[in-house]
Amino acid sequence: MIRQQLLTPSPEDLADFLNRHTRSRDCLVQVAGLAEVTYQGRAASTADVGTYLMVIKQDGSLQIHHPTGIKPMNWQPKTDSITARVDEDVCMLLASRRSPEELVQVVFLEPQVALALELAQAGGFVLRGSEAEMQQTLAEHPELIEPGLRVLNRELMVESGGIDLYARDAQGRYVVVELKWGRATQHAVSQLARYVRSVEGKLPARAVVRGILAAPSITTPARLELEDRGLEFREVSALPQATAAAGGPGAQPSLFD
Amino acid sequence: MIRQQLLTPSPEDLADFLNRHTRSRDCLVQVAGLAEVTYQGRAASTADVGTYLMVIKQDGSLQIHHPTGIKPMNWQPKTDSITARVDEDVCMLLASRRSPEELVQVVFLEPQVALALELAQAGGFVLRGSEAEMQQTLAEHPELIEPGLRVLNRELMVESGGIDLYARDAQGRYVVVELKWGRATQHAVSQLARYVRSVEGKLPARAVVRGILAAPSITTPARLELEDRGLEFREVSALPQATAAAGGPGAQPSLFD
DNA sequence: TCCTTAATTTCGCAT
DNA sequence: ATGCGAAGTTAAGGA
Repeated sequence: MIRQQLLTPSPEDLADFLNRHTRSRDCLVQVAGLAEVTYQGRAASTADVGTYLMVIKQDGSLQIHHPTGIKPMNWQPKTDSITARVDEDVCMLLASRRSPEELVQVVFLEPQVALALELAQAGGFVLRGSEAEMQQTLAEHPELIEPGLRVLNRELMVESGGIDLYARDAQGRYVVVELKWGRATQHAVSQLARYVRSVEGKLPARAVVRGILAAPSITTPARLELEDRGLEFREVSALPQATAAAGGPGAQPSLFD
Repeated sequence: MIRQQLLTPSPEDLADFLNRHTRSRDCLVQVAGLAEVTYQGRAASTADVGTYLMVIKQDGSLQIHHPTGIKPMNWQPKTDSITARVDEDVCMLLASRRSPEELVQVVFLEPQVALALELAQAGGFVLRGSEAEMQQTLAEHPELIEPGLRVLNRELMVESGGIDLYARDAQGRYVVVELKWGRATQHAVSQLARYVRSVEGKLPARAVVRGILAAPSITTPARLELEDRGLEFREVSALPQATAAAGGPGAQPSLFD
C-alpha cells in the first residue's frame, strides 16, 4: 500500500521520486515540507515560503494545501505534464497544462516527507437529494406545485438554457417552472424571467405564459423582483428526505474542541 | 515534522491516534486505506468500500479523496465535532457540524497508514490578476471603455447588488458598467439588466441609463440577449498581464505521460 | 445573521 | 470545443 516513503530527502532523491511515481500513473504522491508556490495561467499568484502539503493523484491532478481550509491554496485540475528537476540545489516541480495554458511551480526548500501510496480500488459512489431528484419527484407529482398542472417537458432546451419543467395549468395556460433545491435567489428569478421570455417568443403573440419559481424558500429581494415581474412563487418543501444513515446526527459523545 | 506515524494500526490504536491529534488542533492528520464513507446533511451520499485518503486539517476541516479528480469525494468544510471510536472491531470516525447540520461517517476497514504532520508556518499569500484588479485599472482609465467616460462610483451598492462602475458619458447620460474578467455569459447580462433597472428606478422618469458590459469576450447567446435588451458590449482585453513567473510555460523537457 | 458575488471555481451534459 | 447550469459548491464582503 505504501509504495515508497522518504524522510527529509535530498533534492536529487526527491526529484527522482517525483518523476518516477508521477509517470507510473498508478499511485498517489504527496510531499510535505517548506516550499514556495507560484501559479500562472487564468490568474497569477505567489505563495510565500511556508509549510505546505502537495498531493498529486493518478490522473495528474495536483493540489497544494495550507494548514487550514477545505480548498487547496493552489491547484491544477488535470495536468498534461509534470516534471521535477534539481535547480540550484533545490528540487523544483513544474506542472502544466494547455487549454487553458497554465503552470504551477513548486520549489521544495525543506522537504520533510515524501510518500507514494497505492489507492487501488474505488468503490461505487451514490449521491441522493440533488436538484435532479427534486425535479423527478415534482415531474411525477405536479399537483404538489398546483392542482391541475400537467407537465409537458422536463429539461426543455430553449436558446437561453434548459427549462426545468414546462407545463400547462388547469386553464390551458403555459407554465414555466424553475426549481431550486435550496433558498431561491435573484439569480433564479432572472433565470425564470429569461425562460418565460424565450417561451413567449416561440408562441403566438398575446399567449399567456406563467412563470413559477418552486423552492423551499426565497430571499426577500428575490421575492420583490419576482412580484415586480409578475412571476409567482410556490413553496415546495425539500422532498427527498433520505433514509437516515446509520447513526444519525446527535449522538456524539465528545467535541472536537 | 512527523508527529506520529502508524502502519496498519489496530482499530483501538487508530481511534486513539485520531482522537488525540484532532483534539490538539495543531497538526494535519491523514489516514489511508480501505474504508467506507457515508454523508448525510444537505444531501446524502454513500461510498462503497474502497481505498481512500482522508485528510483532517488543523481547523477541523475534513476531506476524503478517491484516486482521481481535484475535488474530494466527501468533505466537511469545518467540523464542530470529530470523534473516533471502535465499534464492532473497526475504527469509525464521525465528523459533524451544525448550520447546516451534517455528518460524515468513515469506517476504516483496513487502515494502512496514519500520519500526523505539523504544518507550522503558513506563508502569506498574494493573488493577482483578479476581477478586482481589472476594476481598479478601468476605474483609473475609463477611457479604455469609452472616451469621455467619467467614473462616479466603484462598487456602488443598490438594492439588487453592487454596480462595478457607475459613470456618466460625454453626453451626461448615466452609465452602468458591469465587468467580467473572463468571457461574459448570460448571467452577466442579467446582472447588468438588473442594475440598470435599479438605477432607472432611482432617477427621475425618462432619464436615460446606459448599460455596458465590459469583458474580453462574450458568448453568442449572451450577445443576443444583450442587444435584445438595448445594452452594449465593449471588448476590453484582460488587462493585468502578470509579469511572467520564473520559467514560464513552454519549457518543459519531459511529459507527464 | 442574511444576502450577494467571485472563483484559476469543478463537474457534467448537450450542441 | 463551446455554452450553460448545478454544486453537499467554498469563500469573502457588505448590510
